[in-house]
Amino acid sequence: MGRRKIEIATLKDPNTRQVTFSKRRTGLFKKANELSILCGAEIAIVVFSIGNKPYSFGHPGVDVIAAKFLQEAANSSDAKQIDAQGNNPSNELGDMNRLNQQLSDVQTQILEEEKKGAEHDERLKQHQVTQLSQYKELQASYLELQHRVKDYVNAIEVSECMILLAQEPVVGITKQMTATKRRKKN
Amino acid sequence: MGRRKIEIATLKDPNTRQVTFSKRRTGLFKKANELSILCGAEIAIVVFSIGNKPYSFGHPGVDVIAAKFLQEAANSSDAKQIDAQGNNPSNELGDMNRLNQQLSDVQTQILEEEKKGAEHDERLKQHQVTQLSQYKELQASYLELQHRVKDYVNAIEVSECMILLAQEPVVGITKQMTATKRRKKN
DNA sequence: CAATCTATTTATAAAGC
DNA sequence: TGCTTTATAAATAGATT
Repeated sequence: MGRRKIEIATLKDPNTRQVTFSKRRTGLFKKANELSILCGAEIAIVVFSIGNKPYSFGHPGVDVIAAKFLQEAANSSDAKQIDAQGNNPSNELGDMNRLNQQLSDVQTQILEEEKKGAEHDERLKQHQVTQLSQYKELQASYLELQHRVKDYVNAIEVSECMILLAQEPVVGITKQMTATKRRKKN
Repeated sequence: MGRRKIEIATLKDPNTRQVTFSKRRTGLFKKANELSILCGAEIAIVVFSIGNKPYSFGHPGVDVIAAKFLQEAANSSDAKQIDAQGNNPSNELGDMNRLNQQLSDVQTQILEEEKKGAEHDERLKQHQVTQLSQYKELQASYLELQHRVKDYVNAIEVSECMILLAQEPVVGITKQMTATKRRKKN
């Protein structure tokens, strides 16, 4: 899709790789967004750069999707090992749910932080008109911080989804892409 | 990208929507695969169709990611015992608890920073004249926050790996495009 | 439905700012 | 690192089987 065709193999030049990473990541998220809108689908994506920097995309939001999956996992978990009380002996799901709950709380915290940040913003503007540019820098790093935390939280949630997906053969996990033609089993 | 340009709005015709969903989902996963290979990135995607059927993509496999994070865990020497093979004596609950603990810590950090932010806010009000120095202090504080949260977030990342490791015996999530063979480890 | 087949639209590789 | 621009490679909408 460019001046030249490129091989789908790891880009050796760090610079080229970085540029490509940015462009394609953006493109991927755009595609994901279009897919979610066009087809009413819910999508969560987490990407770790080669430097382990996380980037995430979610519609309506990774947390929502994670919660949704957890619920489904809980329902279909009957197929697994559950005792008479309806509890999972190994309590994995319980832990997962608790974990998810905490993640939710953390996100709430983050949102509150955002509000605080906004208020902060107001006051600072009133008193530091002169330091506007510097302030903006501060705000940017602050937002970046929050964004980073959010990305990590999202990464954890997607991981949960993936893990549960792997554990629950409930529905098919997509595998095939180009040439592979594996028939669905189970 | 087709015979005609289409609006990015929910497709009302169920049939068209279904077809588009399949095509674009495939395309999205293909793009994700290319991105991961070209840029050495790790990607996880979870998609729920309008009918709530889950589809996922992950590259590379969970085991690979887990191994990678495990190394980082070893460095941060998190008091976790790992044998020569890189395996740990099955204590999923321990991992869960640790993760919960880490998350709890992050929450605490966030709350603390919230207080700090409020404090700074106060000071700025009281000492409007010394805005610049106050500002710099605030900025330093935020940078510190950034670093601290980053450290905690790294801790979470490691914990996440632990969970993945614990789940490992289950199944690999990835069935990446090219039909890679998943090696079985007891 | 799922696979094929084009006409077109998009994404993007390269190069320059 | 982030935009632009431009030539090309890819993706895909719509139709067909």
